[in-house]
Amino acid sequence: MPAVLKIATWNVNSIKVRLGHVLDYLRSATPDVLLLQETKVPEDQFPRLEIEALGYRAAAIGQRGYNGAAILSKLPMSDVARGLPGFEDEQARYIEATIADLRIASLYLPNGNPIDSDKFTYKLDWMRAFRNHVRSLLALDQAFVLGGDYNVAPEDIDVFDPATMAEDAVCRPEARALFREVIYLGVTEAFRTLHPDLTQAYSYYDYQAGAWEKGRGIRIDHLLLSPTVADRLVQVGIDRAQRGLKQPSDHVPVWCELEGV
DNA sequence: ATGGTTGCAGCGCAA
Repeated sequence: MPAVLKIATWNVNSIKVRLGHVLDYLRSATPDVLLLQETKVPEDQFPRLEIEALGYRAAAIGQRGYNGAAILSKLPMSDVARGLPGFEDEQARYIEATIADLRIASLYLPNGNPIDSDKFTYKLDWMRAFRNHVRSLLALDQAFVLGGDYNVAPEDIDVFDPATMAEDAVCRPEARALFREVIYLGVTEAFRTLHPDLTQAYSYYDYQAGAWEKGRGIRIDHLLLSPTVADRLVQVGIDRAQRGLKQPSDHVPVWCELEGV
């Protein structure tokens, strides 16, 4: 067991296209656990051999073309559960496993745009089910790290231009309120807790209109920690350099380090 | 700029 456990989350926007970057990241950043989203492949097409060759185990949920999530871990994984508990979901958006003493999830929360469509309703339904599941984990005194693409920018500080994004599903008050409901249960969002006033700290830059070059990003990828895990939080970062590589994902990795886990 | 880009699938849709 390492003295410090490093857990990263990264929406890769296709594991097939991004496999080279993911393998490079495992070698250079050496997270103990890497949570992936938008893998866009069925479970049986997940490239586990290349990942296992670097000393990681892999558990995945997926579907053809869209969605998909995975957990990569240097440490043994047990009790893998696919799908958000208590929510009938045709889409592959949630996977959870036990690593050491932690319940760890990789989740891809629905985007919800446009907000006048049933996609937004689906997003809010998904968030209510997620909140209920977090409540259950807390009731069990289960230590956890729930990481992924939440598709919620919690506050205006997390958005390059709040006015431009006001009608976007990631900024809507209904989505922000449900995100806060999770926080108010007693959950800690790692990045903002250690960097309360840091601006220009984004995890996503649109491919369109030169968003990366103009610094027009949003912070929607998060690591949520249960109370005893939050007590062990020592460092958090966003690996923005990944966005400047050739053929990048539109998201970059967000990571945290936990001591004494 | 009622645009712009990427990935997938397959000649539109999701992000």
